[in-house]
Amino acid sequence: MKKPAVSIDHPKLLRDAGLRATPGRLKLLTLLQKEPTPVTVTYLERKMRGELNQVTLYRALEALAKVGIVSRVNFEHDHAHYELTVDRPHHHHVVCRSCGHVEDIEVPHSSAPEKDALKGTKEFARIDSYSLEFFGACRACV
Amino acid sequence: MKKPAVSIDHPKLLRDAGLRATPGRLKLLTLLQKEPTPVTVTYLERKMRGELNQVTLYRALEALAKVGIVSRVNFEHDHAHYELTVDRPHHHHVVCRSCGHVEDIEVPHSSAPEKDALKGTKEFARIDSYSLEFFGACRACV
DNA sequence: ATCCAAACGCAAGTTAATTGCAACTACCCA
DNA sequence: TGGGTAGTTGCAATTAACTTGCGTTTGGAT
Repeated sequence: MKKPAVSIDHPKLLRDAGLRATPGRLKLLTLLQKEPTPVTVTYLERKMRGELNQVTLYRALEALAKVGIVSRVNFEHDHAHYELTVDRPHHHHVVCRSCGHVEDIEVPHSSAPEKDALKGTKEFARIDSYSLEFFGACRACV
Repeated sequence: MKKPAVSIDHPKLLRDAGLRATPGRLKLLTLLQKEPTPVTVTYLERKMRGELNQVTLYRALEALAKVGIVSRVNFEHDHAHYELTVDRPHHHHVVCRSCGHVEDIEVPHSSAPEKDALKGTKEFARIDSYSLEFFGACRACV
């Protein structure tokens, strides 16, 4: 018996978040699901060629990020990266400073760092999220 | 007996790093030393008005960052922030998503996270640095 | 005092991302 | 199942952050 590929019901995912399931967004989700690591908007634009205008792509990503379906990842470049967050464990990234290669890593936290951070602040009422990215050199670049 | 203000020898700091001590850079360092949290380039530009061209400011910050005197901090905005790194303990930031307010925090790490990260990666030979920033809401904005 | 690579200022250019607006369509509901 | 409408799209123009090229100035070593 063949194990069925895990498939996410994209239209439902969108509608549950209060967004419309348009062809462009569905294709975008399918595309993002294939990417193991965060990708640039330019990369997505190329892959979507003809099927989604650049501006609409930006707006779609913004809308998806707001409801938590994707997340905008901040490497130390001058453009944003996006990755799917649904159906994936929380993780961090290592970025190669010379070639830009990205690897996902699981960092086992004995305690959630945002809890400690909240204790350490005087001026904040709430901490919603944090970003933890590592920078170094990959084996191919040393 | 008056406690003397801690003063850093800026010309020496620059020359030891192989950079020239120009009036613009000295004023920039004095300015940065007064800022408790990272500031934008635009802010610095206003403060330096007339004394350092915008392009030169960008180049100065780049040069200072390369030798580790300042560091470029990556909040989730579309522009960079810079802070002085010399003479200051390693720390992280909490950023308010609604007003942009920033607070420094000390996060006590029992173990350095970059060590764990290196263990967790298969493709990387070296991890040089990491960034850890927290996002939430400050008391004034809740 | 002299020299030259580093640093500077100006003008123009590049790139990521945003805005305004008219046309379109997903999908709710009769 | 056929509208009505708010959410979505595409186009053109624009903004903001940052960079590049190049001729001129200058810090600081000799």
